[in-house]
Amino acid sequence: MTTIDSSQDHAGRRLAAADAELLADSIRSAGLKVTAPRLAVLRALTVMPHSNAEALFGAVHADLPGTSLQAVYGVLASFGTAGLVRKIEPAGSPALFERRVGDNHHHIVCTRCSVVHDVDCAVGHAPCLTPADALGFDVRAAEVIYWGLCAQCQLDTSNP
Amino acid sequence: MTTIDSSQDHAGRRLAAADAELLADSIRSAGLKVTAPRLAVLRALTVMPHSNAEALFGAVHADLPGTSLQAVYGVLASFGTAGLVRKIEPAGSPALFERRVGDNHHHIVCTRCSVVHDVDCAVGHAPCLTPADALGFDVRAAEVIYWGLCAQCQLDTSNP
DNA sequence: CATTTGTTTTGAGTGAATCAAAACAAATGC
DNA sequence: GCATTTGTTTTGATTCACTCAAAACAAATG
Repeated sequence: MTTIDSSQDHAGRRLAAADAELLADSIRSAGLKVTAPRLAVLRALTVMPHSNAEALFGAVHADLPGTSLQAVYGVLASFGTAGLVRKIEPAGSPALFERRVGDNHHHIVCTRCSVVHDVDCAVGHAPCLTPADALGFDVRAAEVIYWGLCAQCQLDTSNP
Repeated sequence: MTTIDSSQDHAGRRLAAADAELLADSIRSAGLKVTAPRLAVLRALTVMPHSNAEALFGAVHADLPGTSLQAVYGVLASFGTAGLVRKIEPAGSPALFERRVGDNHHHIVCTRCSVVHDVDCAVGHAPCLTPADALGFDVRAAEVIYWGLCAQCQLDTSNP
C-alpha cells in the first residue's frame, strides 16, 4: 500500500516525483535495490545533512511509519559501503551522516550547540594528506575536525 | 597495606621510587590528591600511551588488584579536566588516552591493526587551526586524524 | 589525631550500535 | 504476469563503552 512517492498534494506532486526518481537513480547506480526506507533516508539526509541515525529515524518515521530504527541503521550501513553517504564521528557525539562524498572536505563543530558545518580544506588541494612525518604509514585519508563557537553561540555567550 | 611504591625488588627500587615521586608531583601540581590508583594509571599511561580505559585497567589491576574499572574511568576523567592527559576518540574506537598534552600534535591510525602514533602538525606552527572559511565560527582547536596502513601491515598485506 | 574534603568501590543504568533469525519485497528469468 | 532468487527489513536480544549515585574509604589539613 505504501507508495514510493510520498507526496500527497497536487501542487508538489510533479516535483516530488522527479525528486524521487533522482534519489532512486542514485541508489540504483550505487548497485543497491531501491526501497521505500532507502528513499526516505536519502531524502531526509538531503534535507538535513549531519544528522544522526536517531534523527533520521524520526524524519523517516513521519513519512513511513512502519520503518524501524534498525532499518535506518541498515540503510545507512549499506549506503556507507556503497559510497553513497559519508559517516562522521565527532568525539562525544553519535555518528552523523551526509550525502556529500568524494571530495575531502572537513567539519567544524560548535562546542556549545553541536551544530556542524562543512569546511573546505585548509591548504590547497588534498591539503591535509601530508603529515610532517608519516612514520612509514601509507596515508590514505585525513580527517580534520575544527572545534569552536558558532556565530550564534558567540552572541549568546557574550549577552547572557 | 598497599604501598604507593609498587616496586618489590631491590635492583629497581631506587629508580621506581624516584619515578613514583615524579608521577606524584605531576598529579599534585595539577591540584589533585595523590592516590595509588592515580599513580598506577599515570604510570601505565607512560608505558603504554594511546591506551583505552579497559587496557589501562588491565595494567593497573595487575599492580593494584583492588582497583575497579570505574576507578580508572574516574581517574581518567579527573586527569582530563586537570589537563594531565588528553583523550582522543578515533572513529570506531573507544577513547584513547595519552600524557602528551599542551602541544597540538595529531594522530595517525592504522586501519588494519589500529596502532596509533603521534604526528606533528602538517604545516608550520599551529597549522591546522585555519580552515579555508570558518563560517563565522570562533575556532579554538583542530583535530586531525590520518588513516592509513602502518609499515608492518603494508608488509603483511603484500605477503599474505 | 580528628576533621574535612575528595576519591574509590559497588552496583545499577544508559545510549548507541550490532547481531541473528524470520518475514518480506525488489529484481530477474520464465 | 507469475515464480524464483536475492537482498532488505522487522523483531527482539545483546553488546560495548561509558555514566550515575550512594556508601565506604583515604589523603590532606589544622
